[in-house]
Amino acid sequence: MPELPEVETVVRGLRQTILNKTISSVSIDSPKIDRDNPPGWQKTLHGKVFLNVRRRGKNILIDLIGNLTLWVHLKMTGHLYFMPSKNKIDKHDLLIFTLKDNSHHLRFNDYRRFGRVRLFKTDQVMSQKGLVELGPEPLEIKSDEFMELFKSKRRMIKPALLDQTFIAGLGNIYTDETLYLSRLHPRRLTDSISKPKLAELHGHIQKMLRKAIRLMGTSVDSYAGVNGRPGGFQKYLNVYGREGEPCIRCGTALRREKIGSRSAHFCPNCQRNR
DNA sequence: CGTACAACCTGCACGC
DNA sequence: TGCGTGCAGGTTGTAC
Repeated sequence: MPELPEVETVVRGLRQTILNKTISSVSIDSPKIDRDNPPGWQKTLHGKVFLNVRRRGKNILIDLIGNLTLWVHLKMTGHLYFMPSKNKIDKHDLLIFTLKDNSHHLRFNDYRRFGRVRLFKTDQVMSQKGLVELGPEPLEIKSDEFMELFKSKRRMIKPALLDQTFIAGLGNIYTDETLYLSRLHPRRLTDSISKPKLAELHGHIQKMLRKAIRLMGTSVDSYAGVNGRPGGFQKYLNVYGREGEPCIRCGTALRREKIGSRSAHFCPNCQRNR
């Protein structure tokens, strides 16, 4: 599922629902969720209060009292849902937090089981592998820093944008869409792009991410927010999932190609690899 | 250092 | 209807 706008939508949904609520119990239905955590970890959470919810790239950090932080990564199909506890348990509800009022659950659901939920001490979580190496936040990086980043490496732009240590938060949909808007070929080398073009790309990335957040993300498959509702940005996709359809700008059939073992969607006419 | 690919899982769309 | 194939919003480890 989830790239930066979807994760940000989940984070905002959590802030509106679980903040200041107390966990009464946690039940686990997957040994995979357990495997990165110390034995009996869920008991540590009993009686703890949700203090704060943060995002770093595509990572969700849920702080609790007692110097504890839940580090959640949704990977492809992970979901966090806030719902009445009477709702039917789904076979892919892997982790269920019962809140103290007993009327609601926070559930981690993931049918592909790639997602991760791990418990750390708050003051140690950001130095964990997977979080320390993250690149800059695309909504915070300034245009000149963005240009320097691109000049510092020589690699294909599409895999670079997907590399979370290069820049954190973009995924396959938003990289294809921003490259299209910027008329950049996905194989174009990062250090071969002019500064004005990079400034344009920087602008498109920020504008697109903000709009996608406003529309609560893109739902092309199973993605949904904490309240179970899908996002609205899929209406604005120009290239992703449109292989063979005419380019909106020039009418050329859009193409899909494997680049860096991910499919890249682009217009072969508008996005030349000069 | 950059690139390519398999692996981790389940489900769905598609062709036959 | 059933079966095989390919594909999926992400990340990691390994090999060249």
